[in-house]
Amino acid sequence: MSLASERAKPGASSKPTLYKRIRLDIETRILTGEWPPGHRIPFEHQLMARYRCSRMTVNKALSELAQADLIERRRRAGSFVRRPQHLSAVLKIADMRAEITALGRSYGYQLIDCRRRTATAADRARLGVSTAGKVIAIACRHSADNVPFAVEDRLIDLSTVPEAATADFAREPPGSWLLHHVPWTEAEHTISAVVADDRTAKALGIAVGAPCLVIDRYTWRSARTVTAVRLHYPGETHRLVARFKGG
Amino acid sequence: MSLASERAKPGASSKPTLYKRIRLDIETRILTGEWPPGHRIPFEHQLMARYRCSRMTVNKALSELAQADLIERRRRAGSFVRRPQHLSAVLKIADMRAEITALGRSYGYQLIDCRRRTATAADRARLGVSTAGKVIAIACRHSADNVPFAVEDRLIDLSTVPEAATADFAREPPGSWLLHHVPWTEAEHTISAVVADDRTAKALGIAVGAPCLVIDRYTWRSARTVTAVRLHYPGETHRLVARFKGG
DNA sequence: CACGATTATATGTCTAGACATATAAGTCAA
DNA sequence: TTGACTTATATGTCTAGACATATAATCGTG
Repeated sequence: MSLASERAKPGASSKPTLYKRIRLDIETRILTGEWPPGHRIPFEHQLMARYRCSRMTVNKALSELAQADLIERRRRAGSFVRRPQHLSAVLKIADMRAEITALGRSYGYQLIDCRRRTATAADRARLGVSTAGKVIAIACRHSADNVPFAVEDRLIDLSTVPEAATADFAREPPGSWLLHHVPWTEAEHTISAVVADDRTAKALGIAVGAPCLVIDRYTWRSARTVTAVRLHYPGETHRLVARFKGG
Repeated sequence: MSLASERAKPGASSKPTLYKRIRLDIETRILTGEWPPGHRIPFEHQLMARYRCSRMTVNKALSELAQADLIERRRRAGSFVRRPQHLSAVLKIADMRAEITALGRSYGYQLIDCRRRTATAADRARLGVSTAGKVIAIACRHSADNVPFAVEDRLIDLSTVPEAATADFAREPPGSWLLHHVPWTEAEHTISAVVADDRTAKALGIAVGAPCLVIDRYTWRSARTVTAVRLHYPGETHRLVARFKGG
């Protein structure tokens, strides 16, 4: 078989494209430990020869591996397998309805309290803003199969999201509304554990002193605060699962 | 100024390269909401004209945006702004020493118990394996500035990581050792809240009944279980922070 | 030996083409 | 109207070059 016929031919018998094959080959060597951290990956021109392709093709494969933090590329020196620095887990927090229906349970929602007001000093501190604009303060509860699932305590900055003034939070949970109306977000989550106080225990239908998982989420839209929300979950029954992956 | 002189010139006055500028331009339009979810991004040949560059250059910019899930690309149809599906937070769990020293505190480590044994039924259930190989069971404590920071209860499957038999876990925490000796991992984290029982309270120096954040982590290496670990943090003082990003 | 200048080289970016391929849209017959 | 066929088109991948740029290595010099 000639070199020419052995080569590329994108959609012949090999399903994946060439650059994907190169990427997978290298990835596999790294993941199996055949190429340990610090190992120098063959130079681009060596890979060109091995796979009989142009430099752009191997470059694309290597660039993607670098983007995924699997390798590090240094000019003049070459590309090297990175040592895993930390386990990073991706915590996917869908909106509450999606989270509950994904568990195969029926979703229930109750608005406990919703008021519109000029931001108090406490509100401003919580939202991290200095000017006293209007805010919406919401307390509500999510349930799964009619059992309390989480209580939510939220503040929305109306100067960032004026449209929220017209939303009907008795019908639609504020989390869902925001997810579908605020085009993009940056967020910070803080997870901690507390014991249920009187008010929380009552809302969740658990004993005072029972453990609760607390998630505080702050959401921004290009440097403007959108919302601050605190969620209380019954700690012994609820679990946050973060799957995947070494890096 | 002629078209030619206006063009590219990679390292002239513009610091970022052209494809990065294109990517940033589009990203900005999406993040500010100027191009809302569903909006069709100009076709590649239109972007070629706008930026006076070759198709490969705009393709690289668009490919990266697609990889980041900011846009969706469909053959024949074009590229479209994706609607945010869920908030996903990246939880970076470095090894304990790195986590504590990053806070500017001094790291301390004490091995409480370490024993090698043939896997019991409970061990096998916890590791999710069926055969009864050897395991190492470790209990230890991490402290920051001499204050208990977390207690760790770990099982290592020696049939997956035989090298662990020779590690000195009195000197090096098992998490660090594994991170540096097991080339790659997949993991699942489960986060929950409990109240401290007698043993945990004593180890952490907190009151019985105080809230604790619990992280269970299962780690695999290409379908083989590596380790199962349960970490207890004092819940009122410790916080897990997950930063970033809409998607 | 220490240190600054020079050189070689691997990666970073880019071009102007090419063909492959999925699919939206149009065409035509039943 | 509907379903099957054809066509146009935007993206997906690839090539064989090019110049830019950071930097490891080398070489000279004090």
